[in-house]
Amino acid sequence: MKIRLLLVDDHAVVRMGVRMLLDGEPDFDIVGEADSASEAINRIAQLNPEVVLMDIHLPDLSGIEATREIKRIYPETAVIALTIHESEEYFFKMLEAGASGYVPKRAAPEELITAIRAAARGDVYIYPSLAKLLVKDYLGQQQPTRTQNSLDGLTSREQEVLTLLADGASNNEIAEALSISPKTVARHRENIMGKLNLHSRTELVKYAIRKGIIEP
Amino acid sequence: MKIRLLLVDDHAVVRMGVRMLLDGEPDFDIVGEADSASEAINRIAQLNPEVVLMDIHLPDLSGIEATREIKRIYPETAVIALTIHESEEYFFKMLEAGASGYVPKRAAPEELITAIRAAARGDVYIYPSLAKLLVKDYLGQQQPTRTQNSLDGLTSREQEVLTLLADGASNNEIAEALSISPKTVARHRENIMGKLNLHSRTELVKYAIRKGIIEP
DNA sequence: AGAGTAATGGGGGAATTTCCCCAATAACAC
DNA sequence: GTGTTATTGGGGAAATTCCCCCATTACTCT
Repeated sequence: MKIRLLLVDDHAVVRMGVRMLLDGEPDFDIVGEADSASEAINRIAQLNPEVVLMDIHLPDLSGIEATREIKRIYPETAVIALTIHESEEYFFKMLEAGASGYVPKRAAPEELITAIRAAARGDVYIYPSLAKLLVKDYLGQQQPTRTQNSLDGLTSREQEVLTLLADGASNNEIAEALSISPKTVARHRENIMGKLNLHSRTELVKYAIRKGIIEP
Repeated sequence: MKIRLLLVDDHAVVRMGVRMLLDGEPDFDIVGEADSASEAINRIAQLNPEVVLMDIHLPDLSGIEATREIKRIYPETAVIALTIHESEEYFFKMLEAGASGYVPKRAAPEELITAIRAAARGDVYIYPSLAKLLVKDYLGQQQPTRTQNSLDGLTSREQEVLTLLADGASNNEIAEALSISPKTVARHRENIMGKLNLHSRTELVKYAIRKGIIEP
């Protein structure tokens, strides 16, 4: 019984590379590819893969949003994050979205293969340098009061909005990206500003950079 | 006569992908790979490739630094930037470092192939969306006044305005601080945005931080 | 069961930003 | 001197931001 795989990455080069890397594994069957979140969700309906390899940077939704959506509709489909990002930020968000693994692109090919087999079994594979963060997080919370990533009590949705906002997106663009109303985006922004006691986009940008949420 | 290629990228996945993409081209010969700048420079000495495909993000030096070094030691070796980054910043720096081409990873495979053949002939291939920037830059300097404080031609007054703006001040506050009309501040801001090809305060903030004008 | 919080979104309005148009003055260069 | 640039500023319009108001749904905690 082969493991059916779907590759989601906006770079054709990367998709090719993954195909190449997994080519020698007789128990893998790459049934499809997608270069956007929306396409990925369509492909899952058609192809019913066991495991999805998901990039975080995608042209429409983020891979995190996409994963959340996939797990909502197809809870039995495993999603592995395969990305260049190794920040605490993305890692925890991806886990919260329901990912069954997190493998940086710089990882050795064997690690990706291990992660896929683990995900197909229903297990979770975490890249060692990030697993360390998980342990640290666990040790740091005797009372698991939700994942306070030192982000001053911002909710995960607020963090998403902040990320896009600091990246330069307008309320309307953020609304589009998250598939919610511009009014809701404005609301989230107001709440963020209230929590952080900041009063303009420029201050939010600087906050986001200080916290490592975005790169300048 | 085959074109000898060296791939430089810290992600094995990407190197594999490029190999795959170029596999069908009979006139290409991928003679080696490197996952760091220092390894790349060593490999060039051993392998003498005509064209180097260079990522910008590398573990030791940046691809820009690496390119500068390569062109210093082996001026006849062509370097093509192959990267996810599409910022004006990186693009121009890469050109100044001596690159013979600039291709984003999202480009179609044919574009990379075209770029390699061009570079091997001694020509230059520039991805269209970035070529546009080059033309704009050319049109912008009939008289190369070279007031380049590395701040892309911003005048001292514009720099003052940018500093206050990036600090979080509104047009009115800046006007107050500089004892000029808010309209003049708006005018300066417009000129700054025009020169930098940026279109919002959030982008100006990030620019200012990149340039070290303000602290995040 | 009730309190609290997270996420959603509508209405409204004042302020601000962004992008055009226009022009005058001073300084400096060729 | 004629040309270029820097700096100054006004008018206007469209879009956006920012700050209030309001509410519903859902989930968790006690």
